[in-house]
Amino acid sequence: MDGALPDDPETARAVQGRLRGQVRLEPLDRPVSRVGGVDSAFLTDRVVAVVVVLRYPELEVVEEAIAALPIPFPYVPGLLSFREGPAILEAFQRLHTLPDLLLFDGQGIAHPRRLGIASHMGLLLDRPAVGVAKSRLVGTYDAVGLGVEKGDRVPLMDGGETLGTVLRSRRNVRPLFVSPGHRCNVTDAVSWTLACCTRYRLPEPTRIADKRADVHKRQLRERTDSAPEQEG
DNA sequence: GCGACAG
DNA sequence: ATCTTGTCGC
Repeated sequence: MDGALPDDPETARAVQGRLRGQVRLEPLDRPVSRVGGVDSAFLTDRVVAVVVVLRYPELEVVEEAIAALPIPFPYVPGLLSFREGPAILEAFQRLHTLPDLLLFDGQGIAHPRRLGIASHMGLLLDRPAVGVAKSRLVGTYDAVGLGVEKGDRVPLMDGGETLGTVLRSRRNVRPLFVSPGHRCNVTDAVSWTLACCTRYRLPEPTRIADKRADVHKRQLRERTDSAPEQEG
């Protein structure tokens, strides 16, 4: 079934064109007691996806799920979800409780076809999702208008369209590129990202997921290195 | 044709 | 993203 995660660039762009119309930009429709963080790490031939669930507002980890699959797609700017998506969805399938809100390491609608990984995954999982990227993929903004204090922000635009917000999550750090993924709007995307930022540049859900993905990646690398030789 | 380009 | 130890700075 599906067809939502093909393995070739042409079909992938066609899928994005078909799914973009289903993304809903609206205020969060539920109270948030659990926030999820998603990120991936790569080995030579495998993608390791991690989903961590944090209780809010404590921001303490209450659950974690991981999945490692063969890398299904090359890295192509604009098609990241087809590379990390399969492993991410598998990890979610192993999760016991779906969080109220999901934070992804990447763009939401701040994407060429308005379907970054946060929008794509949020749509397939039918959950509110936010894209929290460390750098820009598309869009323009006034760097001069961005202050250096935590909370300072400037809109990320593309023509007359607002894609998201360039946000300073901590004092004196490079800004984050926050954009709504699905079932969320720019205002809530920014306020929830800030609500999850404690003492680092990245919000806790995404920061912890990144750290956990790295740990699992190293463990898998060891298992592989110590595995018995196998002839074909 | 020449740059830009999430992770 | 990944290859990599210590090190300079707030």
